Formats: sequence, C-alpha cells, structure tokens
Amino acid sequence: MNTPSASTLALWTTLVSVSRHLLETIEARLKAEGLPPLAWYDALLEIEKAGNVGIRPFALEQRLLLPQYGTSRLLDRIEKAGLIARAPCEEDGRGHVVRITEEGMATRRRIWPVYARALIELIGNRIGADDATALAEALHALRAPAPPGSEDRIATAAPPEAP
Amino acid sequence: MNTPSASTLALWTTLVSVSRHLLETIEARLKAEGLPPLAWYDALLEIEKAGNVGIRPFALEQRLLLPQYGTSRLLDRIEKAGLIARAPCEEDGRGHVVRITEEGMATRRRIWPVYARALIELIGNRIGADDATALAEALHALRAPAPPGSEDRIATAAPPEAP
DNA sequence: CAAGATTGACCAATCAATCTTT
DNA sequence: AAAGATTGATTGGTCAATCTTG
Repeated sequence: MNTPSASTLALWTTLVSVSRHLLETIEARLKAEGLPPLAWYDALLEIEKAGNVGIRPFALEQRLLLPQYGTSRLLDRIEKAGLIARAPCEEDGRGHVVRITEEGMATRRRIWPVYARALIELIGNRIGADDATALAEALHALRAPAPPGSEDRIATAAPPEAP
Repeated sequence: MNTPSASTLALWTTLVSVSRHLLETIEARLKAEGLPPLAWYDALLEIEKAGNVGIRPFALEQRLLLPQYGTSRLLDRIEKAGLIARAPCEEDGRGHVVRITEEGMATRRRIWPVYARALIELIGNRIGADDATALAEALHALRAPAPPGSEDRIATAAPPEAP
C-alpha cells in the first residue's frame, strides 16, 4: 500500500481544518479585545508558574515546544511590553532567568476569560464531555514520541484553573 | 460555568499538539527532500484540477482558505519557481487566470509520495481504520460554520488519488 | 461604489552564525 | 568541544492602501 486509506485522509483533513479554525478564531477574539496572541499566554503562564525563582529560557523552550531562537524572540517582545524581566543567572554564567512582572500577571489574567469563553463556545458547547474525553484519548495515539530524557509530559497550550 | 471543563481542555491541548506535530513532521520531510512546503502542494493540486481553463485567484482563496493577499503572495512564489503561469482573464478584465505548468505537475507528483508516506506512517499505522473514521466524524462537530453562499464543502489539504 | 487582485510597509519566523561560559 | 542564549540577514505573513474594471 503506497497511498493513505480514505479514513486516514478523512482524519487528516478534518484534523487540520478543525485546529486551524479553532486557533484562528481564538486569535481573532484576543486581537479584537486588544490582547496579545496565544503564544504570549502560554509563555506568561509558564513563567508565572515558576514564581519568584523564575525560569530559564531553555526550560521554557521545552515546555512551549519552540526552537531556541523562537523563544528568544518571543521573550524579546514580551519583555519590551514590560510583562517579564530578564536577568543574568547566578548559578550559571551562561544562562538567564526570566520572571513575570505584576503587569505580566495582570495581562495573563485578562487573557484567560476570553480564552476560556472561546474554548467553551467552540468545544464545550459543541461536544459532550464523554465524547470529548474519548476523542482526546484516541488522539493520543498520534502524539509526538517523547523526546529522550523527558519523562514528564507536557501539552502545547496548558491552561490553568480560573484566575 | 465560566471555565472550560477538564474534558474540553484535554481535547483542546491534544488537538493542538497533535496537529502541530503532524504538520511539522510532514513539512520537515518535504524540506529534507528538497521539496516545497505543503501549501504549495494544496495550491498546485487545485490549479492542476482546474485543467486547461485554469482557475481564478478568488476561487483559489476559497478552496485554500487563505486571505486574498496570502493567495497573491503564494502565487508569486510558485510562479517565480516556474510551476504556474498567470495570465489576464478574457471574460473579466479585472481578473487573472492561473494555470499549472508541466514542471508544476512534475513537482506536485514528486511531493505526493513523501506526503502520502508520512500520512501512512504518522496516522494510518498508528490508528485503526474504524477508529480513524469515528474520530473524523466526531471532529466534524467542531468544524467552522459554512460561509454563506458556499454549498460544497472543502477541507484544507485535500489530497488526490495516487499519481 | 463593489469586486478582483496586487503592493509597500511592517511584524514575525527561520537559518546560519556568533558569543560566553562550562 | 558542548550548552545556553542571542543576533544579522533573509524569508514569510499581515495590514492597510492602491489600482483597475464591472
């Protein structure tokens, strides 16, 4: 067999179109509210969870699944907006430490309701809880293989509890 | 309820991470083979299907779900690579017509085996046909609402039969 | 004026170095 | 030399005009 089955093609096309639709809709709503894009939310959340000790960019890369330079450029923009602070690392002279600012926390808290409402409208209201759970379970078969060395798993956009 | 349920969040995070993983893997394989990105394949396929009469950019936009300027820029690059030809439209002085070249067809035919093999390895080999069909059906509940005026549905990356 | 299509200017993503420290 | 992180240069994507014809 050198061509995908009809069921494979059907799953592939719906997967791509659905995730594109959801992402575009959520990004559009954030922009309409004058809020930064989803990538900022994911980054701010991870940095906020790190607390006062902060987080190293290389750790952020792994959690956000971004390339090294992507993380660097993303942090550039978020820092320029005053939502995080970068400082040289004490223990390791090569590294830096990233911490969230008060304004960063405030912005993350303003993003969440818009994000949450979109997820409810676009997913929760359109599919039953049991179906959603079953779908997520089934999709696990298609996940990326765990990179060597990482035993704890992480998803792309891991939202928190309500602010 | 103002926060998404756990099942909604689980589905959202797996959806995003799985589709990102699949897309990145396929794009990486195309690049490794010296082939153009997936977007070129989708465009070339639609243009090739239009045959000798060609296709208008505005029709391509609808099928590829791209913005007007996105289509224009994409066609710029594909044309510069010699894979398509743009000509002014006879019936409508405002419009243009896009046709595929021999080299364009050849390139599309070279992309397909790589694309097809990736879909088989990443999807077909990891999930049963019945499960894949059920998954695709269930995901239909999350699709974008049909835009007014379009009665025939289309997916983002609609692959053809084997070349 | 609306539709089809393109373009200049700007923002974001990518590649290949580069720099510093371990 | 390898790890952590950044940066210059190029490409790709987006916004707001712009141009031409219906």
